[in-house]
Amino acid sequence: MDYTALAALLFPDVTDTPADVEARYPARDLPEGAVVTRIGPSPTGFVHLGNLYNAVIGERLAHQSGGIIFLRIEDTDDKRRVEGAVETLINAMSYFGVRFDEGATADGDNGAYGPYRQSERKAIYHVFAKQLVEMGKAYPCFLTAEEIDAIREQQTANKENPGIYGKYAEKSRSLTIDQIRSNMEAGLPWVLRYRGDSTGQYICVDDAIRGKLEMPENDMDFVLLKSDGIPTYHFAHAVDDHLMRTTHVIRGEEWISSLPMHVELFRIFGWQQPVYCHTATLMKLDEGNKRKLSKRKDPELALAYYQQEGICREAVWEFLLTILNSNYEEWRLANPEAPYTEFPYALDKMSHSGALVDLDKMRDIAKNVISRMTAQQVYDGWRAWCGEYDPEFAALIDKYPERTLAALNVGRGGAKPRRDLETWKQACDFMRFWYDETFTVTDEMGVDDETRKAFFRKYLASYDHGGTSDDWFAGVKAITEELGFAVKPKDYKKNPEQYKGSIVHTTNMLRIALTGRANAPDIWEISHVLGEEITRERLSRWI
RNA sequence: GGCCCGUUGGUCAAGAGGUCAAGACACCGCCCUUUCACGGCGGAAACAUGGGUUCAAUUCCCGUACGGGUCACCA
Repeated sequence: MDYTALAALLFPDVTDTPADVEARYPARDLPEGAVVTRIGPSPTGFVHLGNLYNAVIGERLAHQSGGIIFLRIEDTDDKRRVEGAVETLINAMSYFGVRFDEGATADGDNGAYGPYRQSERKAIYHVFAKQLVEMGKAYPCFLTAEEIDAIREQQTANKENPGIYGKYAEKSRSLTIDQIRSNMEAGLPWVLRYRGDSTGQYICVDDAIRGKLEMPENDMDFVLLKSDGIPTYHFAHAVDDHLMRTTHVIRGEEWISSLPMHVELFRIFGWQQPVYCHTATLMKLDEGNKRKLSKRKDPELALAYYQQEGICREAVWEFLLTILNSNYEEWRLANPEAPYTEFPYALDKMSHSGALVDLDKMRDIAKNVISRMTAQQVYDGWRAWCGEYDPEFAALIDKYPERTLAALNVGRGGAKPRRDLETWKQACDFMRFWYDETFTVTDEMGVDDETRKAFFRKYLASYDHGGTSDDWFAGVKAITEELGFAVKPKDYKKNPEQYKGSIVHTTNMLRIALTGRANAPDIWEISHVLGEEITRERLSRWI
């Protein structure tokens, strides 16, 4: 077989040589040890936590080492392409703070190693496909879907491994160049297959996360180019990550089993194999069993879920970091104020097994993250979220910007900051009492009407808005005592029959009158942010 | 089914041939407290399993079980 002639027959339009292409994508000029990585999502319109998970690893690895991370759109499957998916993806990534140094953007490409959309790289793939044909390592295959099905059936019946390999590839492999030419002239569709002449031996492939993996060599005549001339993932991965000078391939563990194909491609081309990092799958506990998160059943798999819930991006990052790197929490405890970008991320600390997504943990992290922020930061983050997801609340914030900022400052800072806010969505609920428009009373005061009225009458009569917190509290104590309540909760606890209740009950009345519920920050501070007028108005409703 | 990966408390996890087997979240109790929250103290709670190797194994090896992945002209 004259492979050069076959290559010319198959790829009449290819004029570039591999060397031409190589010359266009020279080695990157980066410091020693710089990591170049990428995320390569396929634009299906669904962005899931796993995308972010891998992006977080890539981002940290790259930016920690003076390297770069780029975004490559893996849109080689026409059937799954969804309109607007690329924008959705880019928005989600930027919402969660992943900065790409180059790659696909909302309006075109940015960077010297593009195009960054695989659908636009067909000519490049064909150069290398042609080279493989010339080397005798690839051949056209005219097998129809029916023929392949028949082969698979036979293989299952014989308990053999399914696929096109060895004797099952004979029919296609042995086609003469004349037969191929006449098939092509007859317009028969063909795919380009790799000639998997393996010896079946085991090879070691390095995986940065798991160490050395031992796997059988590739013996499959896998597809390089589909009948539309677009490459499969395997071929595109090898060509792209070589030309784009990727040093670390970060992807889910579902790719481990195709590693032998990838390793073989890098070897046959004589390319430097990237470092592979196969990450564990995110799991979920379901009826006592761990299982892979499912798109259909688990809303928390979608990144959009976290956006909608208003879990701030630092919290999602920190959560991911805690499951990605075992010593992250330790580091956070030791460095409570440091930004997460200062955490030295290490691949060898990665977990091998699938982590469960624990929403409780994420919420706890989110509370901590928000409690560490300044009031202004909370304001900005919350306002931005409302702008997108709760326009009514956004309008309220805009109507009372000063009050909102002051309100967010209550209980903030100091050694023991309050942790009232966990998500932006929850903030809309928690902050309701600061605005007359959303203020409602939900909790019970738990005292009889007479006592209540007496209390508020006395309170309002002696209320001095200008006093200090201590003055105010002295006044509360006085009224508490007058009405027969214990000033010290302990006294009441010891002799409950001697009192109507304790100061816990009286302050609770105030709290509920002012905020509508029993869980709220300091009463004195609240009334001073609300102002005398609103304070008096809310209290007088109870007389 | 073949091949591959994995298995420490409810969850995330540290750990190493000899430890009383860390820590965090969640849970429970107590304390502090003008509510809630915070904080403090304490509690319950784990090395899947059977064989080896070894003076010693949860840690190394083999098998089993269980969970997961993959076997496409999808990525």
